[in-house]
Amino acid sequence: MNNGREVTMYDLARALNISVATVSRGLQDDPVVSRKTKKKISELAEELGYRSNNFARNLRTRRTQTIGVIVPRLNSYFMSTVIAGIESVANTEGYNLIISQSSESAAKEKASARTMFNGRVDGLLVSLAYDTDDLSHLEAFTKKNIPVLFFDRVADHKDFTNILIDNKRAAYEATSHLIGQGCRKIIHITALPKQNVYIERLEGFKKALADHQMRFLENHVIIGNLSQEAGAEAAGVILKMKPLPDAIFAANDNCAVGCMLALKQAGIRIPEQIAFVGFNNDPVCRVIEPNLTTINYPGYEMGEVAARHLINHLNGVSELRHTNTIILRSEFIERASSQKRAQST
Amino acid sequence: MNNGREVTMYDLARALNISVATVSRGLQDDPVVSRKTKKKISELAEELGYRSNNFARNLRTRRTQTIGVIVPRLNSYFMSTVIAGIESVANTEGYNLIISQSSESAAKEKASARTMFNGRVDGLLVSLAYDTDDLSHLEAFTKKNIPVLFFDRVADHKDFTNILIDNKRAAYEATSHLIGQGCRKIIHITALPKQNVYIERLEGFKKALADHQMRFLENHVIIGNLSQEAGAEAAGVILKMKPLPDAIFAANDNCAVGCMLALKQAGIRIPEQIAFVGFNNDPVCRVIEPNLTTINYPGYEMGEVAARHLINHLNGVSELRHTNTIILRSEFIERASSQKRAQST
DNA sequence: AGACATAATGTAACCGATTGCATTTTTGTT
DNA sequence: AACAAAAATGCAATCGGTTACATTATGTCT
Repeated sequence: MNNGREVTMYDLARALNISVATVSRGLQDDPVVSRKTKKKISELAEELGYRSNNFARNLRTRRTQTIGVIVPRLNSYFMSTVIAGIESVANTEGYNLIISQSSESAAKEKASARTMFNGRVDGLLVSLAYDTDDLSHLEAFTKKNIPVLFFDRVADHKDFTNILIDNKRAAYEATSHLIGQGCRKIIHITALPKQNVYIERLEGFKKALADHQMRFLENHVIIGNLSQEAGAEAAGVILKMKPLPDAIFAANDNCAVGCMLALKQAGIRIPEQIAFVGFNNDPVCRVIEPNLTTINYPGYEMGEVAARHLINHLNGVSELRHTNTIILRSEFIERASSQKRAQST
Repeated sequence: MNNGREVTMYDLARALNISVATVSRGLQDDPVVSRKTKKKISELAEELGYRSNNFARNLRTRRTQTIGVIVPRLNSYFMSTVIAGIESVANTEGYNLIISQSSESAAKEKASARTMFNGRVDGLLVSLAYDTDDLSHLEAFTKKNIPVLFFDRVADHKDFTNILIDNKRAAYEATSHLIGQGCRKIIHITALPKQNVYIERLEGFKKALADHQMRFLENHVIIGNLSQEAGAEAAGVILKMKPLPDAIFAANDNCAVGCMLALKQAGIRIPEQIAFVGFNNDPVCRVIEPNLTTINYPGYEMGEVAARHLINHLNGVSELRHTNTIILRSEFIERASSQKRAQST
């Protein structure tokens, strides 16, 4: 009611003629406080519109009930889905989220990490920026024993847990599928293999070729930033190849779509002339024609798992240091863009 | 260095043999502290890895440097873009973001608002849930003079500032364009007109019809949840109409795309038989064939403006109560999906 | 009823900064 | 050198909870 002042525990204590300690314990549902007293306290609290002061609590407990999240970018379907997953778990567990984007820049990532560190987050969920190549900015966390968990874009480091899918296997599956469709000249469009995801997808790609007695050629890998535009540029390169490739495996759907659009524009028939497989299962896969074959990347689930895992650790339920890697199940999804042979349905 | 303890101002003060008060003022760059002392303080702080304790500060200053954001959903292109915009401004201004999604549920929105209130956010940015119809959960903020700003999904209320585009005008423009293309039976696919955005788009639609001496028919409005699936369902309804409509104006791109795909499946030629206009300028517009004509909704900019405005107010630079509505410029983007006549390029 | 275990409550120090006011130091003036 | 004004620094209360430890109330058993 009173506009100015906040209601504090002292107000409650005074009104009930008990001590703040009892009020504090009562509000925390401490079994040591009698049922009756608890009831009185919570009723009065409700009545007076009391709200707990997190700062005072945090100051005292040295915990913030806050989880920091740093992602390369917020406005991608995949990332926003992961965040939605994180949010849902964090929210039900009473944790707040502080979110920041690195815009794929290691420098901004460092700055964000610093901010989160100063913000005294209880834990950190990170998907690394494209050009991050050392983890020194996270040392502060390790030193203070603040758990850090990587997802998707991870880094091998004994102190941190990783959550990801089996990129190599997924890429292997995708490539094998194309080979199974009779493709013999397969191009892989990806980003510079600096991050685990691209390295492993490339490995899977190579392994599939090798297992089918096909040679891997360096110039069958096109490097770009995986944007739709990069896909269109890749199309330019591809069109100059002689003979044309008969399949393309892109490390992400957006890029695949950009490439497909450009190739279609140039009169290439898909999948007859060139078959396509993407990665992520972005909704756009079901819009592009022909629909894009891809790997389903369970973003929401990944977010949930990451948050759940971190929170369990914070609550002392599980020990992070014992789990170093969590692999989520991904799934190959076959659609028209890669079906050179008779429909398999 | 010391793993356990944090370095506090007291440590600095003791080491320099001065008082904490001076340290505090020095770190705040208070002009009352001498240059020399300031230098000594900041150097030592750096050396010892001192980091300020936000809780202690917040507890004392009663400000959190935190902005709450509540959106219907995080994983939509538009919303994640807005959030990216908010983040960029907030970050450079030294504000943290606490983000929560209502999942289009008024109940969850209420809960989130409560959490943010308890979290003592300095200000709140909200895009309302689909079924929110009263603002009682925000009263607490008004009472405590915590600024609340709505964006996109807004509500008329004297205490809150709104940031949006001119939905009516945009819809008017879109509809007029279709009429200009010779369309005479235009269907509007939208959500239940509970939220301003849908109400105004519907109004713009009606006004355009009226201004061109066309009658508005209730059954030319198809209501759904604007998902891609809803678009497909709408297609089912449309296909049963006799005669078929010759144009569709959907209140969002996703829904338009779902509808287009279903109609194409049914053998309808677009735009020849049915022309299409969407809303938002989602990237999918440039993937669907034919490319979707739409209204460009400047999400990133909206986020920036919202955050900037809120922060200015918090800093006392501008007065919120004097600005009740901020309208951003939207833009009609003509693409192939609506060009029945000769290309206008 | 008395002894003792147990339940319930209270006391007061503590978390780490901020800030009004008091005090000391420096600077400038004559 | 004396003194006032200005600059720099210090003191100590304060923000609102938490919790170890002390104290008091209640109940149980013989």
